[in-house]
Amino acid sequence: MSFWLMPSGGGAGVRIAADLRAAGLRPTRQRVALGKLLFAKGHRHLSAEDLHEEAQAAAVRVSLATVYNTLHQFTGAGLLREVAIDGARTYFDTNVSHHHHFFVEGEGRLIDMSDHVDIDRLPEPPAGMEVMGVEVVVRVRRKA
Amino acid sequence: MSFWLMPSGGGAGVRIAADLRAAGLRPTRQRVALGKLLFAKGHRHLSAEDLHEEAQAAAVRVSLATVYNTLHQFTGAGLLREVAIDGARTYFDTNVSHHHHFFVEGEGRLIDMSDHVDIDRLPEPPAGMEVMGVEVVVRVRRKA
DNA sequence: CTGTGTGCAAACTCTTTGCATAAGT
DNA sequence: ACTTATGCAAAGAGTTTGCACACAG
Repeated sequence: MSFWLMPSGGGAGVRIAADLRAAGLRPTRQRVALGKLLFAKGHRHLSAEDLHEEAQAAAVRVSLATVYNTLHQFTGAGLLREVAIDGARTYFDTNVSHHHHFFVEGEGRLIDMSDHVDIDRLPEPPAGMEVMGVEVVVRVRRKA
Repeated sequence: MSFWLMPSGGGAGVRIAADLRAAGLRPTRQRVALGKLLFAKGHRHLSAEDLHEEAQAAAVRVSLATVYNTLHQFTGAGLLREVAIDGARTYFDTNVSHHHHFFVEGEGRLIDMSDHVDIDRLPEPPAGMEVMGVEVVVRVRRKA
């Protein structure tokens, strides 16, 4: 009955449904569909609006509110990483592993830094604080 | 007699007026007043709203729109540095020198990293791109 | 069935803008 | 005077929320 689980042959739907279940999220039609859009094509950086547009293009009926909810739920489940860069848009990165980004000014685009960045002598955090993460953003601009 | 130089005692007003003039900005009442609030007390991180509140507390009549304008003009003049961290608020840092930040989650507060951070092996930017700057944000949280 | 998820539209926050008035030089 | 800056209120972008209906378990 669940042809929607893997209509296009990848098995991604099944995996996603299982992942969602493991995260305590019901694998609803919308969440599975968004999950497939997100995880089917390698690592991506999307805003909520991007994903909403993709969903519409893929004939998936989802409201923007649900896209936001879903992105945050996926983030909470560790399936996505939230990247806040330029104060305007929030990006969601399907690459959850530890890495950093180039941010292309003027295009509002993120590019994964595949080489890793070594940071020496990272200062001690202020007293009473614990480090949650280190984010390095290299701002780049297209050469004239 | 020198009290005629500065009505409220400091020389900051004079300095700020000169800096503004040098930057091609007319030293208006509002800009000088905001400049004094910004630069009188060492390095600070403020949002537009923060500065607007301070101005009101200091009985300086300025609209929020003017605060925004002024902050951006000061940034353009190199008097401030804009720091976009958490996607919500934009902070303006009176410390223009090259340094990085701790961002205190839950408090939306920035702390200067006084030690500097050495970054080795910073990857080459993507083809056709030039590096505009490197930003390191260490996210910290108050220990439970 | 029961409770969680979804959709819609309205609310909300932060920021920018347009235009008449005020102020600097 | 001439030009630029300011204030106000309204618009704008991105995101969140409240509530009735729909759907998964």
